Amino acid sequence: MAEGWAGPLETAGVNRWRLPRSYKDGMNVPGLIYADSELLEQIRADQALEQVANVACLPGILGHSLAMPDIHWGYGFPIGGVAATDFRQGVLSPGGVGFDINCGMHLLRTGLGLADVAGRVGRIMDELYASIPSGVGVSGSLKLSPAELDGVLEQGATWVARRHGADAADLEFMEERGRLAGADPEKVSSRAKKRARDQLGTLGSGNHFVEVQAVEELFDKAAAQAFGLQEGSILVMIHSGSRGLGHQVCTDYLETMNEAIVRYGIKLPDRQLACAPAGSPEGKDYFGAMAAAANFGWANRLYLGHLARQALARALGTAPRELGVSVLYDLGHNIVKPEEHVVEGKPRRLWVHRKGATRAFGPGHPDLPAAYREVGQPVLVPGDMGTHSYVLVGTSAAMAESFGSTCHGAGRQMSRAAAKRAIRGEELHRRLEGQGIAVRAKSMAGLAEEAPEAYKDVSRVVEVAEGAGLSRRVARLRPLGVMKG
DNA sequence: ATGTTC
Repeated sequence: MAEGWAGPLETAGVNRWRLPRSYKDGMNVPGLIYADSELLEQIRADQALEQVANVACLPGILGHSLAMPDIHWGYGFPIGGVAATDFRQGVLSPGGVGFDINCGMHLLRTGLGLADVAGRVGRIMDELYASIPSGVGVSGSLKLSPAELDGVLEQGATWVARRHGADAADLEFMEERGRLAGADPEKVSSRAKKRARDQLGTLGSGNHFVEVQAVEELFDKAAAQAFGLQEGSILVMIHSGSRGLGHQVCTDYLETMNEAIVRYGIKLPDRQLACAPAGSPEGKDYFGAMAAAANFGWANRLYLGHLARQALARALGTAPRELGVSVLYDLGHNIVKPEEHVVEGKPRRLWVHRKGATRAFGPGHPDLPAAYREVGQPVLVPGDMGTHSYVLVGTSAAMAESFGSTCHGAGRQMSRAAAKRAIRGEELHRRLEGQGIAVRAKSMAGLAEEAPEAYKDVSRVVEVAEGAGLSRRVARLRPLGVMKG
């Protein structure tokens, strides 16, 4: 496997390290890594920081090539990286978004407390497992016609709200209202569309999950109140993305970009950073297709939430609307979007690539729903099975130095292959049940890959992000039931 | 992440 990374880092403040431009020929900006010394040691175990230096070589990159505390090695760009490029002179890169376009989080709050679900979590998990298709390559109950699929790709979550009666008010609590402008279904290949037509409302596999959680501890009372969180509140957290469609869009455009770098004479330290100028035909086409896949991701998560509400109601023998379920927030962590940020004192339009990183807009941002605007944007950070997840809130400091971004999860410390060798799924299943967590999993091998010990400590990651000022903890959530693909 | 190696 990969050797450790031994390159130079300079301390740059609390939980911050600078990777100087002098490290590598071609770096246009320095790297900036958010970590404490213990996380840094884990980060140095793979080549993620070499990838941070490589990303710094992208044409038109501005500020820093950023590394969140949960960074690890990925395809070309690290997972846990943020790269902003100039709106006109900069590039768009599929590797800076990742294969699962708009993979992200959907968090539902309920009117239920711990007492309401006591002794009934197993039944809830059974209903969730029965009604939400999961696993690799599975089909959902919907089969979309070409026109319907184009509707999803253009309108995202709005299409689901219109078509299936999901609460339109929920759209207000989704990043971009669940619909990214600029989506162009014509730029999505027929192969990608074929993979998508029966996958709306499916969970997928790998680290995708549905969890029933309870609020265990509040850290920020004002933000918790704004987000409607109380100790003991029951939540449903969904982690999923754009399924086979996003994967195919990424694959298709990596090929396009490999030709584009030759056509435009773009020099890169790693072919996996393949990209094209944002204003070029290739760049525009990628954005149109990426936005369409992102919209499929938002539609998918809203529909999964709709299925989860119905499952919860069935399990508890009540009507869905009596459960008091509403979307707390929904946002992606694999996406590139046009945003405005202040760079060297001046507001600028940028392309912000977040790959395994979460938008964390601070208080007062006009894109936030009115109910949250004073406190800042909710940030949803899943931990791993058997530990915790967190709700964080974005900060002004994040706006000032990380293009409004923070961490997205615990971050792997063991490869999937290594986890499968070291851990037996059945044993893990028993261990989690022994801890009082109801587990429903399609694949025992898949469960083993997602074992808690395969991940870093999410509590440390969110504390380091908070120490650096990128986000603050609002609530720690404890899993009661876990469903995995 | 992924019709888990088009």
